[in-house]
Amino acid sequence: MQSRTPPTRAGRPRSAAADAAILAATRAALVELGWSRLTLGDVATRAGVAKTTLYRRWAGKNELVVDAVAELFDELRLPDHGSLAADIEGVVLQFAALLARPEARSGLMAVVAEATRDETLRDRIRTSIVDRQKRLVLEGRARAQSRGELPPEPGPEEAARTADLIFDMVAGAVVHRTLVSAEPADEEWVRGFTRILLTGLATHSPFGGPALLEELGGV
Amino acid sequence: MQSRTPPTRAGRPRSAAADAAILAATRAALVELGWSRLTLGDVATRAGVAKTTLYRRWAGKNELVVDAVAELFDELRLPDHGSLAADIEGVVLQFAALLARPEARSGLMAVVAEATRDETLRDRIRTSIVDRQKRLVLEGRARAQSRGELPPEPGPEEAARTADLIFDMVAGAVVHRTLVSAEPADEEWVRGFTRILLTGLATHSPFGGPALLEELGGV
DNA sequence: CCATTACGCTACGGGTCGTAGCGAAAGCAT
DNA sequence: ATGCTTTCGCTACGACCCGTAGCGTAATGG
Repeated sequence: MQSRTPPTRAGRPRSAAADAAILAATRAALVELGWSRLTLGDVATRAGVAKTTLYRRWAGKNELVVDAVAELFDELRLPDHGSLAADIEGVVLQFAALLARPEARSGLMAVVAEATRDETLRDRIRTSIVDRQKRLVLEGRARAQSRGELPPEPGPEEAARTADLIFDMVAGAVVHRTLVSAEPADEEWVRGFTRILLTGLATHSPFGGPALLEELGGV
Repeated sequence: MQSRTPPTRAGRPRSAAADAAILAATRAALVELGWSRLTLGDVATRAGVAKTTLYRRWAGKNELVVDAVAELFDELRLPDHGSLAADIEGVVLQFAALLARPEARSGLMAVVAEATRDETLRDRIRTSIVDRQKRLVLEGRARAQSRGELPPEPGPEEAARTADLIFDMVAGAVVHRTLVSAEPADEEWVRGFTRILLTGLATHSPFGGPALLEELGGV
C-alpha cells in the first residue's frame, strides 16, 4: 500500500558518493574561502559534479552548509573520566577543538545568522545539530546522578528545562569565548569555567551559602 | 606641532548627518532583508547618498554592519537592584530584549561569522562591542563585592581572567539560547540561569559542598 | 526493451560588486 | 572675493555569481 515514495523508486538512483563528495568539498571551500566567498559553482567543481546536480539536492547555500557542518558535530563523545567535573572538562575541550577548525567556525555562525530570518533553516539546525548534541548533557547528568554528584530531578518537565539550560550555558560559553571574544578555550579557561558551573560564583563568599539561596527566592 | 592630520583639515568636511543616515539605513535594511540580501547599493539609496560616498567611508559590508550594530549595545545599563542576583537578571533581560531585535540578531552573528577569517574585523568587533560591554561585568562585580556578596579578588591578573570568563558565560548563554536554540530568554529562563551561575549545578547535592571542591583540585 | 529518473554540459538574463571619471558643492586660508 | 582642497552625486563599466532551462546521455526497474 506504499503507493507514494516507494522504498526503491524507478529510474536512476542518486549517487551517494556524490553526496559525500559535495559535503566534503563544501567543508574544504569553507576552509579556504570562508562563508561569504564560497560559491556553489566552485563547490560543484571541487566535488567533480555539475552545478545543476547540486541544486537538485539542496535549495541553496544555507541548507548545504548546515548539512556539511552537522557531520562534524557527531564526532563529539563523552568518555567516563570518573567525575562530573572531569567529564565536563573533557567534552568542553573537544568542543573547543571543534570550534578551532575553520570549517566549523565560519560555517556554523553563518548559518545561525541566516537562520534568524528563516524559520525552515532554524528547524533544520535544531534537528541536525542542536537536538542531536543534547544527548551529551543528558548522558553526563545521568552519570553524575548515579555517582551521587547531582541530585535527582523533581520531575520530567523540570529535568528537560534544566538540560536545555545547561546546554545553552556550556555551548554558549565556548562559542562566545572562541568566536566573539576570539580567545582560545584552553585548559586553564576550561578549569575555571567548570568550577563556576559546578559551584557557582559565590563560592567562599561570606554570604555565598544559605543567605544567597534565600536571596534567590528559594527553589 | 601637530603637522599631520590637523584637527581641522582643509577642504569640505564629511557630513556627520550622512554617517548617521547610513547607519540607520543599514539597520533598517537588516530588519527588512537580513544579512545576505542586504546590498550596499540599497543602503545608499535608503540613506539618500550615493553608493560611492558609502565606499569612501567603509571598506565593505562587514565593517559597515559592525558599526551599525555596535551602536545598539551602548544602550545596555546596569541599574542597582539591591542584590547581585537581581542585577544579573536585569541586565540579562536587557540583553535578551536586544537580541530579540532583528537588526541585532542577524547583524551580530553574521559579522562574527565573517570575523573568523578576518583578523582586522575581529579587532574591530572586540574594540567596538566586546570590550565596551565588559564594563557591565566590572561594575556588577564591584557592586557585589561592596555588598559582601562576592569575595575580593586575589590579584589584578586573576580578576581580569574571571571577568572575561563571566562575560563569556553570561553573553554566550543568552546568545546561544536565543539564536542557536531559538527559544526565548524569558524571565523563567533568566531566573534559572542566574541561580546556576551564582550557586552552581551541584547545589543541594550530597557531595556538592566541600567534596566537590576537593574533586576540582582546590583553588 | 521501455519508462523513468539522475547526470553532465552549455547557455542565458538578471543582479550585485567595486571602481573610475566627471562636474558641482562646501569648507578653509589668504 | 578667490583660490585650494576635499567631499559629494551621478553615470558608466567589466567582472562575477546566481538560479534555471534545455538537451543528450547514463543508470536503474518493470
